[in-house]
Amino acid sequence: MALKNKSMYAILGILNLAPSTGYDIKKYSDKVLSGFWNENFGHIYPTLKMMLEDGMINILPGEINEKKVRYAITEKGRMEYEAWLLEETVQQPARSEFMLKLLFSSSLPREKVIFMLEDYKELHEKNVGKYLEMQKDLEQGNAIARDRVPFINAVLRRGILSGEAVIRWCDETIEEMRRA
Amino acid sequence: MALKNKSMYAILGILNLAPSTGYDIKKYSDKVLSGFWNENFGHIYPTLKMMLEDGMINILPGEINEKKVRYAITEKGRMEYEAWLLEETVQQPARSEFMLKLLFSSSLPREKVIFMLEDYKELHEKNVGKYLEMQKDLEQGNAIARDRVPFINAVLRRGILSGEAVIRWCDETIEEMRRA
DNA sequence: GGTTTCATGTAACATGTTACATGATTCT
DNA sequence: AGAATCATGTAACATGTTACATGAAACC
Repeated sequence: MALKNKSMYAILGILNLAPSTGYDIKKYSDKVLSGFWNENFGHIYPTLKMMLEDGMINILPGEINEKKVRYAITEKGRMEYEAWLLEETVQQPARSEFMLKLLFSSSLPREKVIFMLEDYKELHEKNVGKYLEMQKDLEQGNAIARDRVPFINAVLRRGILSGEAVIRWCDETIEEMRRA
Repeated sequence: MALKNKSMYAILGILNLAPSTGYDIKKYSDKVLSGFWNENFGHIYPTLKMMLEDGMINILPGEINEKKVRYAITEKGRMEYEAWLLEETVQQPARSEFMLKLLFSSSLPREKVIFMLEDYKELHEKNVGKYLEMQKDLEQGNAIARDRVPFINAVLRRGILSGEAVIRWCDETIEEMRRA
């Protein structure tokens, strides 16, 4: 078998919920996974092609629109996917340009640093707001399998708690910058 | 000028503190920047070469060991670096394989999910421990410019607060998984 | 009739990782 | 003497992003 990139698993996970087109996968990724995952077309389409060749997925026949290609996970794909779920996850190194900059900002005027932090805080406030919205939507229970709810909620809670921690850190650091 | 990758700025930031070899840069990156940044040799050496050609850095002459090449930031490099510090930071999309897996884990046995979360919690406990250690070292004030201390401290505080938030989230989610 | 969304895909570019090769120096 | 660390670098591979091209269908 060819390469096993992480995008493949994201795609298998999405197709395991429902057969989808490449476009659907992108939409799901942008809407639901954004915050901790991202995909782009330049990656999705070639990966789908490769997965099709490997027999992980197949094409569902006969849509209204001939241009539309809807893929479904195969038995082989599901096995690969479930093996991945059970694998140990090695954590990959993060890259935060913001933190890199901040570490090196001792020569900047303090006002500039404070401005950077306020901006960053605002961004995270917006994120937390989005997660809270999504949590409300989830409570209304829109056509989502009941057994998946605790998992979606866990992901949203993570976004909220982490975001709030960053906001508190921003406040604290802004204070510190004003004093120092 | 050629490309302006982010590694270049990390390297400029390090060289702005003190002239260093490629090896030193890697060490600094692993020790101080790890947690929010990473570099590897396969990237550092070619980038140094490119930066030398662009006149961002130069080679300090006459080391004891001829094999050792020590680079210093030039005036041009410093200007480029300071412009970067002032630039707005666009946040790049994160990719957390752990969160992706968790979202898709509704079919797994609950014990397996709890085990995953406990593992993840332990990892973050270790991280927080490391940051606390580094904070202690910082208080002892080992040859670090006084004006940089608040910035290093801010970075460490971020690591601690974020880590603690993740740990709390793990506890909460483990509880939730036991109940659901 | 015009704008937005749906839909697929490629090419060029940019970035990042791993394995390998080589050898000196320092520590135990 | 042997192991660990210092030190540089390349090649192959893997991954990821952006811009472009194309056009249908749905919405207003």
